[in-house]
Amino acid sequence: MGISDGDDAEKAEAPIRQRRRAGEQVRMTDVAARAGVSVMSVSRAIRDPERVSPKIRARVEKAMRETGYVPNALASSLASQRTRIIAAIVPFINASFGDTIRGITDVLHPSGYELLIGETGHSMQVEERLTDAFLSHRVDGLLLTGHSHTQGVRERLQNLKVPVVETWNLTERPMDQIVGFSNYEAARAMTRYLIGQGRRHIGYLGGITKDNDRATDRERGYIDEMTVADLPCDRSLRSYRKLEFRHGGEGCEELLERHPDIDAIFAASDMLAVGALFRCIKRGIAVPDDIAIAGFDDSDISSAIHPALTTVRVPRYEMGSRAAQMLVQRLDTDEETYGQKVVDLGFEILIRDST
Amino acid sequence: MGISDGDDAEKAEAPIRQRRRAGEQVRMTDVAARAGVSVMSVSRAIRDPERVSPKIRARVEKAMRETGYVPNALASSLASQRTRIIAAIVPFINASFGDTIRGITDVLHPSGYELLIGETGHSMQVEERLTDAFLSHRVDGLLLTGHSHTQGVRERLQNLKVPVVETWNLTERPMDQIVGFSNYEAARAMTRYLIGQGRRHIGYLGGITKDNDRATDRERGYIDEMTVADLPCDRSLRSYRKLEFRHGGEGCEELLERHPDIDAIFAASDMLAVGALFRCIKRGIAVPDDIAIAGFDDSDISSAIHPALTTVRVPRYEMGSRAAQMLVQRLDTDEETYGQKVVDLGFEILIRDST
DNA sequence: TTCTTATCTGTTAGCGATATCATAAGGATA
DNA sequence: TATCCTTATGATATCGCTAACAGATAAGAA
Repeated sequence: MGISDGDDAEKAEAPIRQRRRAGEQVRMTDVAARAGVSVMSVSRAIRDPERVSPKIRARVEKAMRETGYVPNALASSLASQRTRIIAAIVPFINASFGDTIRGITDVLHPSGYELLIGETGHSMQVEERLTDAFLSHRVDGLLLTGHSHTQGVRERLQNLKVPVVETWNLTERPMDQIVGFSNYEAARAMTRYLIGQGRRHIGYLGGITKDNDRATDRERGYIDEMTVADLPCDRSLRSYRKLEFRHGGEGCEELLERHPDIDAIFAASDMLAVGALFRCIKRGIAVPDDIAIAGFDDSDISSAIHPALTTVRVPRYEMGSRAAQMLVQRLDTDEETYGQKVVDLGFEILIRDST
Repeated sequence: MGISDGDDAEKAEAPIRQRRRAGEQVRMTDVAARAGVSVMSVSRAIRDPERVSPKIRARVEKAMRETGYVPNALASSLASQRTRIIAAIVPFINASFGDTIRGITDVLHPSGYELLIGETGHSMQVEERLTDAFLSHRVDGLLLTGHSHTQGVRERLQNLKVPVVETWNLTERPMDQIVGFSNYEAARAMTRYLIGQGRRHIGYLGGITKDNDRATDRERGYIDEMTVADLPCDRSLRSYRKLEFRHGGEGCEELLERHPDIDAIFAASDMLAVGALFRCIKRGIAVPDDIAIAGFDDSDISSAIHPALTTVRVPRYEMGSRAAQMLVQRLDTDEETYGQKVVDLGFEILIRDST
């Protein structure tokens, strides 16, 4: 302090750069100063309380309370090279994927991970945009819906070596890991059941198959099973709709118009099935006597309506929780050894009153 | 080790600190080197391409492609003191809030913001946990559902001066800004309509009111209007349920058992209303002749069922988009002047066949 | 008592970007 | 041609935290 000209010279050479206002933000340094310890002690007291003496821990906790300190996760992540954030990309935010998301968070939160959710609206292009955004934020892992993705997505995920778990379907060759059920087998099983019930003119009411491997596989399942049974399943017996109630009604009309002699409708979603069922009732068509109706998903509503809907139960919640478990396990253990690449959670045909 | 003392000396004087592996991550510096420009030029070429010459821009773009560079949003946020992330906290991830979330992202994404979603399961405690987590991540703004929050949440948001927009309800004294509709007035209006139709024994089927100001206000609306009309609305006429179809059926049974002479049911959610309606049909009670049923929310299903449900249309999507707009406007303009504190988007009574 | 060994705490150098200031390069004007 | 602007580019100091190492302190062994 007392070295006169030396000080001046220093000042002249080191212009004090006033950076942005820095807000009133309390930093870890402030907490450390107040507690009379080093920043590392504060850091440790927060992340791993066991590693500091009770005395220091108490002083740090007091200082944090007094200053109203809010840790900065950005700085922490940048320094530690992990964000403890997982991103999930779903086609739609609705009750179905809501269950899956709940499964995910129920596992993630207790493990100290946060979830970032992206909605694609069933567009692979959007999925790619979201993936880029999430990778920019350096998420520790990624949960995708389905196994069909753009080449860009595949490349980037492969290059960056981010752990990925795909869900809601199965494939022999996942990008990394996959947990779900076979949409193809489920659709075949339901079709087989309908045929077994004596139905011969089975119409198919499916989702839009573009950029949607689940919808595609369900349709394939229907077609293959019908073909094996030597029953008709040409294009005119199939209608594709967005998964909303009213489109179920419209699709039902379309099928009935083209094939008045239809004796069953297999809808690849409960939404569509319920829409179709209501339409039949309104038109005085007896369900299941005249037409049997089967759905897919076991939505909440399917058991509430009358007649209760025959459908496929899928492990919505479990796909989320299991996928999250797999991710967390890999992230929280050093070893690169992880379990199965493909986890089949199965499905169940629920026979109720509509068939 | 057998290495001469010369080596040892070097080691002693220049302890090469090998930091964590640093991965194969491509940094901006690498892109700059490859393009033969400074990092700042790369930074500018990415964020504000107009500010660099076409020549540099081209070289940077080429270098980015060749290296497969993925910008690090963490570092960017730490340096710039903004994350371009908005957090939304909703009670439940379902179709209703899905619409609101869609409204939010439709505004946020084009403006270059990302959305972080948190689900409370209707618990203020969880809301507080989520808020803390989001603040740690230094979100630029917060969207909350409803206006009732813990003291802790209020304090932290106030202290950190994070822009907040509450949604899905109204209040004279929002924490910051609020956009929605009056759940109270909507419930009163529907009750008034039912009374106007000649109904006198109106049961109420509502959501759990704990930690839920929307549910509370809807119930208040029903009670106040009934009281004004001098009609009974004591506790025995009200049933509280989780918002799922089957609980609608159960609630309906409960009310019928306690009051067999009931001539209308006002459900504070379409889920409950539909559940109740199905139960009535199953029991051979004519709707609306014996019992009128009204819902709330105008869910997709309400117009698909038969008889179509009378309900309250609420601006689900608009609440999201408008709230996001308000936030973005404040964040993207320097001025601290922002519009109204309270934005009423209104509601609409939709009269259909169930009343 | 002295020397190890184990446990705590502190110091320092990044993490990968951006803000700020400084400098260089053109263009217009005189 | 010289001078003043404007515009484009570069150098460097942070942003707030943690990893890695170093030093200090306590406990146990000889």
